[in-house]
Amino acid sequence: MTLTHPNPTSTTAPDPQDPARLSRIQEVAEEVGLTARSIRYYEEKGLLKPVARSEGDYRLYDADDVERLRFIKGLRDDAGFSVADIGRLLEDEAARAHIGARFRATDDPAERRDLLLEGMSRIDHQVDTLRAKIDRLEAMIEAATTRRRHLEAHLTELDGGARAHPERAAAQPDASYPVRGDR
Amino acid sequence: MTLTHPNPTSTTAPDPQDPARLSRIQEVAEEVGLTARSIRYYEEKGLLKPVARSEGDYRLYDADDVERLRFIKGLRDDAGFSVADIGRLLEDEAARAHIGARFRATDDPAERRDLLLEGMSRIDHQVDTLRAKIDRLEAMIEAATTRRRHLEAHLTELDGGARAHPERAAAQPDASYPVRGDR
DNA sequence: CGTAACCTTTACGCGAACGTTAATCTTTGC
DNA sequence: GCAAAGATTAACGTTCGCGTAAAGGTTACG
Repeated sequence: MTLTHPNPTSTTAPDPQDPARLSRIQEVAEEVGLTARSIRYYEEKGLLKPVARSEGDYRLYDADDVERLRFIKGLRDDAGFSVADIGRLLEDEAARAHIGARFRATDDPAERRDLLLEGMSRIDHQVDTLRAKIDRLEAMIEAATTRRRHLEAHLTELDGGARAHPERAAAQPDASYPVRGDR
Repeated sequence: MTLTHPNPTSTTAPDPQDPARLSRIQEVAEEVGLTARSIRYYEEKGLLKPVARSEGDYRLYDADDVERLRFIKGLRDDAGFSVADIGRLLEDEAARAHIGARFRATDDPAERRDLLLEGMSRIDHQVDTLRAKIDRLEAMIEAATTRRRHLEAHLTELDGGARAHPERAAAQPDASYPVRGDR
């Protein structure tokens, strides 16, 4: 079943670190931290296709597939993207298979060069998308920090104003509200 | 209808920049970029309650509510949090109303101080949560960058290897795959 | 060669996050 | 003061992202 060329060291030892090894769905699921159902669902949605199928039609994944699944999980859990978003980010399987096939089919260095460059520009696009999200998150932190500063201002005003008349406790002309966002 | 205390300047001029002005749901929705339905849904889920209701039971929102809605939208769209997550981040309305009431009810500087500090620590927690998300996104960027470097390596190898024998085009011992993640 | 463990597809179910419609008020502009 | 525009609650409909059987085939092990 280890159908990749020369593994000269062992005969049938199940080396789990062999990068050319193919695993079935449950093993991959546990390794990545997804359910088999989710993986099949992502396949339905065109996010990835197992590199091969067994004779009995079992899905077989290689190390590259596993890495892709990890990335998908990250996009889902960490970045909070929808499956549709992820699909757009990763581009569809058709293009992926097409490019891979072309890369392996040709040995023309110029064409290979183009394919590598295309892969790089896709990654660049992914990074841009992630950075855009980070920027928006940082803007939100900025907003929160501003709210915090308002509270700080009220606080110092309270502490400093403790020496002033205590009846003067409402209607400041600073147009801000106390405990803004946490009324 | 402008039931907030002194607006000494105008009588009935609809000043849209008046911070004490109250708006109805549709106006707020357009201003913030949500649908009225979503705003009602968020209220159902305890994310915010309009500051007031009209005599005919119309929801009335003030500038503070609008700001809160913007924050909620940011958490949803930019950060990708679920409504349940957002609820946990903002804490429930009961506590919010309670704190606001206590703040306005008391003029004891010590108690006000405590309330301000509580508000600040909540904001700090929000910021921590956002930063955690940013960290995870940056880890993903790191991963993508690593993939990019693999492609770069293949590229330079290709360019540099152009002087070598062209038949030597597969099975590198570097254990990496070409066009990783973009097969 | 049997059988337990794992896989396949198909399909129904479910909670989240709203969209939409219906029937009924309110508010606003003339 | 009346109609159009907009709001209310209630309730059903929809899409997404899976969970969970059901009814089988396949693999691995002894």
